[in-house]
Amino acid sequence: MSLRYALLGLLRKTSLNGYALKTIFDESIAFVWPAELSQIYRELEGLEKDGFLESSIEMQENRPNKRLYRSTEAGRRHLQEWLEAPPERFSAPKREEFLLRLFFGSATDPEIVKKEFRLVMAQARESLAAIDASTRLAERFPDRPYMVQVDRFCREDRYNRFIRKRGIMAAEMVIAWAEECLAELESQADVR
Amino acid sequence: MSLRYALLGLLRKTSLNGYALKTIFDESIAFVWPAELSQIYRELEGLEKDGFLESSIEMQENRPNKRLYRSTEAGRRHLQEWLEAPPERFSAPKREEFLLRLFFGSATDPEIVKKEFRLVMAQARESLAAIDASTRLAERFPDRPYMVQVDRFCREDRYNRFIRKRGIMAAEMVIAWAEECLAELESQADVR
DNA sequence: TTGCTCATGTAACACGTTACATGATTGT
DNA sequence: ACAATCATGTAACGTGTTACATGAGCAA
Repeated sequence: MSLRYALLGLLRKTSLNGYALKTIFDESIAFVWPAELSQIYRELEGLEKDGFLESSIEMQENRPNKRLYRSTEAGRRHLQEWLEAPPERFSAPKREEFLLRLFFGSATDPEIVKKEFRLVMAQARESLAAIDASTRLAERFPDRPYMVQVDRFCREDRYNRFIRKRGIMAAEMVIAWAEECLAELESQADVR
Repeated sequence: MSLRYALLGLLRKTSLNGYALKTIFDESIAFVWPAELSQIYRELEGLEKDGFLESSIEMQENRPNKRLYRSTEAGRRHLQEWLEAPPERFSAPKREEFLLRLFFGSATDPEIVKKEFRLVMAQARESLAAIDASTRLAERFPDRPYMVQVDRFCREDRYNRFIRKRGIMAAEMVIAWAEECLAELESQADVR
């Protein structure tokens, strides 16, 4: 259900077409909720069928026409209800490929496991760099719609800061963990 | 694809029926890779169709018969290949419901957001307790098949320890993060 | 000339969730 | 008496991924 609300959220003040929504996803929400174009198109149709969105065609010369979506009153109400009624439990992502591999890791060469730990660390460092890059981008172009704002005292920015902080802490946790595990594996104490 | 390997992994040395596999999932792998019974049954059929598993019926009196699955040579080879050929990137879970809500949190009452942060903390504490409970269980019944082993020098146990450590660190990270955010929200400095 | 951006979509597939049906046995 | 456990499955649905089709304009 959440993708619906992500779209209603982005469309609560502006009209946008599917393609533009995908761009916005990739530079902002994708960090917490990625979505493919085909999925966005499908969901937009569903939202229109349910009366939460309306669309119209914007003609263009020399490039394809756009189907612009805008929120209806019902759509805004729907979003507001979702925001005001938090669930009893949050759905948290599980299913980490590497941890499953590690679960069966004892059935293979420890050198392979070490290599995988290094890969995990590298990926965490990459995601740190990505967060950093997107923060800089936001500082340079503070006006871009729906990009992370940069204004310390604005509520919107505060929450974005929290989200970025969370990403940083998660990546740092992974790096610390992998380092610790690698250290133990490399000291090779009594492996059977 | 990963569920296939989880099943092949559990069946690499023993024969088990679907129901028993579900029980094992719930007390061990579920932490990193949960699965529903219906999904397990579906996947077992697929694995048999692909020649990685074989099954036979074990008759029972006074209770339903069991369909026992065991790995074929091809199945063991398939698992081994998966273990020995790590992917170029690991698929990491994204899509955190709470973070998406937070992204649009500025459109609602800050008191609701605070309440949600407290819920996030409570859930993280619960998962710490769950990890602790499963560790104690493993210490008391070290012989249960496929439960976390408790033998400091055994490779299997070492990897299980790494996995548990990871769960603990993740939960502690979330608690620290939520505490920090709540502190800032409660000091109420200059909210627009 | 090869490939990217803009733009919309379709189709098939993969994977995960929820609900339902059946039925004996055992524990509270 | 009611619920849980053991046991297998079907069906439908929801959600996410991948591949394909079309076609103009533009930059390396």
